[in-house]
Amino acid sequence: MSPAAAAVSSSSSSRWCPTPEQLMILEEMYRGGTRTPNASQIQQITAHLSFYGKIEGKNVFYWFQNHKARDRQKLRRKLMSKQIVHQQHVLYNQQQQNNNGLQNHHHHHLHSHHLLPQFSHYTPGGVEDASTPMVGYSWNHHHLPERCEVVDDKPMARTYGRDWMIMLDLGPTSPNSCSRPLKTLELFPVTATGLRDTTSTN
Amino acid sequence: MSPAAAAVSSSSSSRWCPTPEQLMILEEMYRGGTRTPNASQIQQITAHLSFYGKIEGKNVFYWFQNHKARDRQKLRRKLMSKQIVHQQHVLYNQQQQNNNGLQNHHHHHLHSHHLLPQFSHYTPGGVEDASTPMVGYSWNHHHLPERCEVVDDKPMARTYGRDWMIMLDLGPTSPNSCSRPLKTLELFPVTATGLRDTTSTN
DNA sequence: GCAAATTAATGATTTATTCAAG
DNA sequence: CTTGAATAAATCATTAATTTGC
Repeated sequence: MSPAAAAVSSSSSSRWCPTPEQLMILEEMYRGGTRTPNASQIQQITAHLSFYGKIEGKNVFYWFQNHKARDRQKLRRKLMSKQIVHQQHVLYNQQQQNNNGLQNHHHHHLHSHHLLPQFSHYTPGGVEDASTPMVGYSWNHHHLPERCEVVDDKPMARTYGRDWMIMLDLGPTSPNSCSRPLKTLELFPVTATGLRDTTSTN
Repeated sequence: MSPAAAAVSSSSSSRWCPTPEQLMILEEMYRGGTRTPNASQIQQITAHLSFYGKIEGKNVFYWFQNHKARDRQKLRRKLMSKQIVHQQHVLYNQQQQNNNGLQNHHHHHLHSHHLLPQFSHYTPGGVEDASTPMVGYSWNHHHLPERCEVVDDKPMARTYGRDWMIMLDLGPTSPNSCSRPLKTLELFPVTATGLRDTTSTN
């Protein structure tokens, strides 16, 4: 198994394949608390990881996105199983009561969304992220705040998880100059015959 | 932090405010069939619209995204109301039958997911898009294929709805050179003290 | 041992939902 | 309330593990 052969040239795989070092670093950062790096952070991470192999900014972006999501998913599944156990327990008790012939009318107001966090469109009325603290686990408070140099913890306007694609946008928004729509715009029918829906090709 | 550096003058609004001309053009294109423009298309559109006012690529991206989504949402609501009417009709009939004392056991196999497309996590096991056809209404077949000139309907590798942010990425992935992690990487503890989760600032 | 077939992981996109400015 | 902006969930698609018959 020598997949690394011809790493650069042929078989440019259609998707990024992280090297062990890259993966290690990413996981280390994730473990350290990084979850949704912003534009500049992604830039730095990408530059750093590019030392160990081919990588792009979007790879870093997607990696954190997926890792966070699947972590949550894992936790959710765990919770769900616990809740199912609880539910079964409750059902068992109810059945026992039925068998004992006790007909009290309390039934505890067990809302279904408490028993089935399967979807849980994140905390319906709360701030998102926190990924886990809503569950009651700690984890969000051991993020090694040592070396609290000013770094870039400042608000920085908005964090804009995806603005890195904006920052890198070659300025179409130049407020001055750009007097004309350039030459490529002549290709623009505006009646939109050419720009078909790209999703139709999926 | 005055995001756009007071581009025009004062009140650098924190979010893009489309001019009437821009809106007109966008809606025209949408009406023409454009739904998920790819990178180069967004570039061209942005360049074109920048003639009428300040605009960025992400604005175009988000505009199509939101417009498409809210169109679907509108349709879904319409459908839902129709379905609710149908449901009420069915319930009414059932009640009538009950009132009439007729106890036939047919009840028509009315699956709940046909009666309650409220969430409709799109067809659970099917191909996505088509937005609504799972309900049984047409709608996905009247997409004005008129003027089917060859234009650029070609596969174009993959359409990649969001790769425009990749194309613009300044090459961190240069396979050669880039022998060192650059100087900015010294700021990288990898132990992730500085790169806190940016969502915590939201 | 070793490919073809199958399944599990995970990178990449699209869609749904939510937040917040005006 | 409308809608730009952002994020999370669901899904698609490709690659790596793993199994299976030979």
